[in-house]
Amino acid sequence: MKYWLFKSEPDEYSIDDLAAERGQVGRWDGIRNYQARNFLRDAVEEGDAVLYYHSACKVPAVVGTAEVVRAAYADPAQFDPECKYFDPKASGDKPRWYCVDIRFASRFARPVPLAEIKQNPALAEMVLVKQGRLSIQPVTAREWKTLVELGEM
DNA sequence: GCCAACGTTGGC
DNA sequence: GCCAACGTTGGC
Repeated sequence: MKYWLFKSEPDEYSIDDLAAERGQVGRWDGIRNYQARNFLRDAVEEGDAVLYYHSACKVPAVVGTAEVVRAAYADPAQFDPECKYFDPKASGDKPRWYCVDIRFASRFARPVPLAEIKQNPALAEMVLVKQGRLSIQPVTAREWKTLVELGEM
């Protein structure tokens, strides 16, 4: 099992939106960045654990956890001309974009802000700190443990 | 709203 | 097959 961090803009799809889904399972779609797609398509597997991160908001922070319940499949939104995620260069036999399904697992007692993560020596090597602008990224087991502990405080 | 970092694209 | 241009992302 591997660990990941997924970013979402809370105005678009917050952890509360995920928790409110039927069965608390939601489709993680709309990924239109190639680096993020490559992780999603090639490496994210059913059963993997996810840190849920709120981005592009007042206080960017890790806010909870989720679990991958379905590995990558073609993102249906790319084929829908009515959808803002429509991609005219994608076709049914050659999909360009992928999505996964995740299930809500937990909401942190206390969100862990990016500013705090940056200051924590144990988390200084996180991709989140090293490279911005990546909405799907790997997390080590140690980083996962540290963040979950911080979120429970 | 600026702009930097990244992978991909596509003209040559 | 090089590499400049492009689209996306997201903290500030």
